[in-house]
Amino acid sequence: MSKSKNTEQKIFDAATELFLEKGVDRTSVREIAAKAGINLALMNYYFRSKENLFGSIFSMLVQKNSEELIRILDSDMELFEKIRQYVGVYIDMLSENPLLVSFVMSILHRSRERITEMKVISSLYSTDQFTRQILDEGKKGNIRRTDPTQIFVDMLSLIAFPFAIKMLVIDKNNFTEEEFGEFILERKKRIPELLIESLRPPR
Amino acid sequence: MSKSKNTEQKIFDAATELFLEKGVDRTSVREIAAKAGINLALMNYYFRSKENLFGSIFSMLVQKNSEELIRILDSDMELFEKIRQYVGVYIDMLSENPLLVSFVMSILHRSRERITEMKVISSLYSTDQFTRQILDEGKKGNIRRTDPTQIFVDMLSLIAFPFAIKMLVIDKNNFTEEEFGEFILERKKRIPELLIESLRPPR
DNA sequence: GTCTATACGGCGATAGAC
DNA sequence: GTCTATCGCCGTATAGAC
Repeated sequence: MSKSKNTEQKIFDAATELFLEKGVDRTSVREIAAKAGINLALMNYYFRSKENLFGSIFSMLVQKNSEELIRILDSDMELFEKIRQYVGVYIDMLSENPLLVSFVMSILHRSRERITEMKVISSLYSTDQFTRQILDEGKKGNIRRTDPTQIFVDMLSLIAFPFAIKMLVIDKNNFTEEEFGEFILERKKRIPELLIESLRPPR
Repeated sequence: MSKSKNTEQKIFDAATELFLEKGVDRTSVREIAAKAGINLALMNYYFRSKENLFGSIFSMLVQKNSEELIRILDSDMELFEKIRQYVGVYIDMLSENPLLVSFVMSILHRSRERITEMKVISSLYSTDQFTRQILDEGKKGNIRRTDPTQIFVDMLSLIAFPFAIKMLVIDKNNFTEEEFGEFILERKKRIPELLIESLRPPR
């Protein structure tokens, strides 16, 4: 194993941590170099620029975390079971990396210029199969609401938003980190219930 | 009317627009001065620093937009009607200023150091009366779910998150701005329905 | 109050020695 | 590959003329 690979990885890891923690704009390349324990110039030797480094990290994060979600969405699982699994896996993923929501959010905010990353995020939500499934169940009269986009946005909102306002929830309720964790854990049951109830037709 | 008041206001307005559009960190003071059509030095004459200017703007935005929401939440309106009104007013407000969610989100992300602004946001959500109401209705067996924090987070998530991922929704569905507006308009009916259905006990 | 001019430090990036 | 040194630029802030 060459030493170069180690250095590149050290830069990559340090930058990932800092970008997630403080945001890209508030992280300087000097800070990254310091945290990685390497010289500033090496930053530009391995990655051409800060922006380029950011691009690599962002792609990695999305790819790493989206694979399983896409697999669930694209499967031919029964609709309600699919919702249960999707919510569960998504929440587990965000629980392990709670900063991801804010990070993606901030990218989304500044990405009217740079479309590249948007494409990556969009790929996260390959909803074709899910959409077909909703429309199909709708036609059969098995569900009560049939707008796929609305349903998907409901689901995403209920899953992700609480992580974006984590500090607010903690502050407002005097939660410890653990209590916030329990709060989120409850939502793993709650969100599928809410969604399925909103779809299930009256008996 | 003194000319100074005009200048201060011009700086304030230009900065507000830029902060909302590009985020605080990606907006330079030179840019603000240029947009306001004034000299750079005046920026520091009226507001001591960029950070200070940001503080003023942030407080203004929160205060301006939270008053009516707090009034609704604190009123003794019947619970379901309160939910309908809160959702409606909140969505109208965000529709008029869609960038507000991303803006607040980014502040939340970088505010582990500066608690000042958190306090302002927290005041936005004075949920005491709402909480009491939920617990009360719960005791009477009038509602099926009784965790006030969960209910409030559900509501906020369904209202605000779609604005944070606006560009994604537009991109994914090939929406025009108008179509996104209609999409959001539908949610003014949809969200209260979802929430109330999730609370209403089975007959 | 408004302007010009400028100081200062930190930034991203690179040239060039080793 | 890794380092030192340095570039030019930008954001912040202030001094001082008008």
